[in-house]
Amino acid sequence: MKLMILDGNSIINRAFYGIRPLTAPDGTPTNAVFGFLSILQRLLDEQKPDALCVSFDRKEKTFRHLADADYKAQRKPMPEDLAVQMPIVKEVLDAMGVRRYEQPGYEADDILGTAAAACERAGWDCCIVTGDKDSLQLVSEHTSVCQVKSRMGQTETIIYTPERFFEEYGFTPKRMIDLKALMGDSSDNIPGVPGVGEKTALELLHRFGSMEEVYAAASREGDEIKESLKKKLLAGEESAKRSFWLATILCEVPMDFDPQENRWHADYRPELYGLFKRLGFQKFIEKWGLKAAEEMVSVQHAAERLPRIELDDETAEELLQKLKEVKYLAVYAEDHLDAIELCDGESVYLLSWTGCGFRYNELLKALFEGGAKKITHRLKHLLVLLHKEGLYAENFAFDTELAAYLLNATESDYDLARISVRYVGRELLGAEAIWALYEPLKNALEQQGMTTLYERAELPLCEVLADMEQAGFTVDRQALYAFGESLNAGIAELQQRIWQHAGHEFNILSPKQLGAVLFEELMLPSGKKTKTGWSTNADVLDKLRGKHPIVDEVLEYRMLTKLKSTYAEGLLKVIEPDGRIHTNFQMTVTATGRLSSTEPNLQNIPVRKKLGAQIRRMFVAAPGMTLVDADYSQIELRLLAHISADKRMQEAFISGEDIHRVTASQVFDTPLDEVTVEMRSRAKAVNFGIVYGISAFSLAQDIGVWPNEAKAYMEAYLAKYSGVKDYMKRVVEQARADGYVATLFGRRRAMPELKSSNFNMRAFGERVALNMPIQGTAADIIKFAMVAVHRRLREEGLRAKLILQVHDELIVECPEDEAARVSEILKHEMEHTVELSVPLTVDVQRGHSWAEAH
DNA sequence: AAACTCACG
DNA sequence: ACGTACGTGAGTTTC
Repeated sequence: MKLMILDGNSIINRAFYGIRPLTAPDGTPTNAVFGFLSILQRLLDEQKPDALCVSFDRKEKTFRHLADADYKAQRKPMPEDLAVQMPIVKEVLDAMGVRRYEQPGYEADDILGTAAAACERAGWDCCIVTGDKDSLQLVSEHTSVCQVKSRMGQTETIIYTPERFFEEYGFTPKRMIDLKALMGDSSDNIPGVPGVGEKTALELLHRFGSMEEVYAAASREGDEIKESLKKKLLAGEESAKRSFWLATILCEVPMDFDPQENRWHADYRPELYGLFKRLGFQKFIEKWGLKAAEEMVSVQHAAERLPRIELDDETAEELLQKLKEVKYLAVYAEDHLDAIELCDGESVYLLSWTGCGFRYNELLKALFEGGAKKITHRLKHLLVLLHKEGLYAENFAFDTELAAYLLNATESDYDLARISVRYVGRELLGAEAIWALYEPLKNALEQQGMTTLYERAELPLCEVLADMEQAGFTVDRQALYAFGESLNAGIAELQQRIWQHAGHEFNILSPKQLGAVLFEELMLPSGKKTKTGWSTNADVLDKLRGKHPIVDEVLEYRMLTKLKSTYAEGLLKVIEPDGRIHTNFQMTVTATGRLSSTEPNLQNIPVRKKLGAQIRRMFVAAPGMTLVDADYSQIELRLLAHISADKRMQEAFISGEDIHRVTASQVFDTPLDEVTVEMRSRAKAVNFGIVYGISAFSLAQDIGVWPNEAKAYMEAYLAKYSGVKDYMKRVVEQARADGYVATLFGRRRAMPELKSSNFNMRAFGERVALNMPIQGTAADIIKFAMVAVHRRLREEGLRAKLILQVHDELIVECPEDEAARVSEILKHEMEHTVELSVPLTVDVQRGHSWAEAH
């Protein structure tokens, strides 16, 4: 039998500081509650305890506080945003049927200790979950401590058993008390021995075994301990004794604790559903299958819902006549067109193949051609479905998914049910939800100044992307297959060579096994980075180059296997019968406004290395056609020049100079024609770094110089481009004040991170605030350009088709004789769709394959 | 499912 | 003192 007991305050604290700010629909902060539940969920899965409970501190003065005036006197008050979440966590636990323990007058640790002791007496195992190190002293044969850490918004857990503890500390858990007594703990106001820190305390304990022995040695004659240290120890002896007492966890809190009474299994009370709805914890509702409650809520809302009318071929025809007169109509389809729902605000109509039989397609056609303005959810998807049926529809006025995305680009999805709760206040489904969402979403867009972006970029782009997806990109199947096969020999040979160097066979693609070979068996300089082991990524291996031939072989092996599995094999799998690859462009995924490409991702086809770039030779034009490729030259830096209004940088672009060379000349204070290749390459790294909000440390890492040198580069850069410096300051301040950042065209990204009390979170927020307006504006611009190019190609009656977008690059496939015209159109529309204070220049090339055209 | 690695702009 | 660049998607291993 096993009991799991959580240190409530400690876990909630970790969650609060470790997870980016989240809020419920009503604005209540929820990140700590969410984090607490995520951790709990994970531990329940991992540990599968038979009993569960949570302990809490009470605010009142503790027993020890009364006895010891200084104790914990200096603790800072809890931030307001955290304080309001404490009662919510308790409410959630009650609804989950989890027992809580709050013993006034005692520390959470003492309750944990008492519970652990009670478990041992009852013959149970106990797992203590906490974020602090304090309870490590409780680790024993039957009591483990699970320490929760948060790194970069991710939580990880370490389970301390006596063995695990000894491995890390080199003494038994009980000696943790001795350690704290010697070194002290400022967060708990344990003074320790003045002048003794962690290092000294650890060394003393390793040598003498316990604090008692340390003091015995300190009072002996001889030079076992250095004179100066002896002095400190003896002077701090009283303090050490008091600290020992303070650091000892009490295991005899007067409370009845019987592990049996905490037996628990997932059996949630109905109020949990309502509670989670209120908090916006959709994920947990789904994961914990709170379905029964959901049905109850549906019943409750049924009365408010519009009547549903199922149509047959006769009634459908009548209805369509009537609907021709309405101004707006909500249209909803699932993943197929076998059935669609319509809503005119009075009723919901269900039009289906089963209801209408052979007339169904005809009715669909009548519905989509002309008539009312259609409001949809996932318009691009609907258009793809329609195209497949040979239906070309028009008159789409609004899309709820796109609108919800613009209003908050960082959600994981834009379910109708979810956004209707948020913007309508009721959970609605299908066409009824779409109908109800139209007004509130439209108003919100207008109010946030995004109507133009919405109407001129996002909405028309649906049609463009649907066409692009349908068009696809021809891939030379034979050549791709042959390329994949040609990699085999190299892979096999490298594998043999690597195994030979290691002295045995192992899985080279397993970071764990590779790490063991490199750093334990071959004793290469220990790769510094570690999370769950050694890091073996390309950056780390790159630094080991030349130390052992295996390093280059591993890098090469990784490169070849990547090409083989992800690109050769991966792409072969998705070539459709028409010989083409049809990617899926996602419009509502990125936080910055970029598109993303999936199944397959055609936005990460290799190009940087020679061998990888061969893949692009297999992406070809269809017979009789050719490819025209147009890409923006340094669009992000040009946007930085425009947005920051830095005169010097603007002039560099206006004069048409090579920006990296100009930057090098500025940073290194060197005449333009004396800039070396090395200087230019470093300046280039600085330029990119600035766009990402880099630190000197990372820049140094990137270009391989010492951090002070990198710092000097950045300072020189910001001194010369002082407009950029001002911009960086301004944009972060503005973002903090507004709670969001925005592109030139009004696309927003909410920035709750800037208000975080976690340093890393805040620093991340600042980098995002710097980068998003630049990356996002580039995304806006190419979207405008795509809509314009698509329209021009169509208006001029060309057979040319846009087939791919890769962030700053567009690819058109066209008959050979259209290539010149298409090049002009691409260049003109991309360069002049928007006019800025610096020119946007576009390089256009053509070729039979993507490799040739780029 | 999460962690790791690596491909792209 | 922190911990170290923005934005993505996919394949493999491991738990």
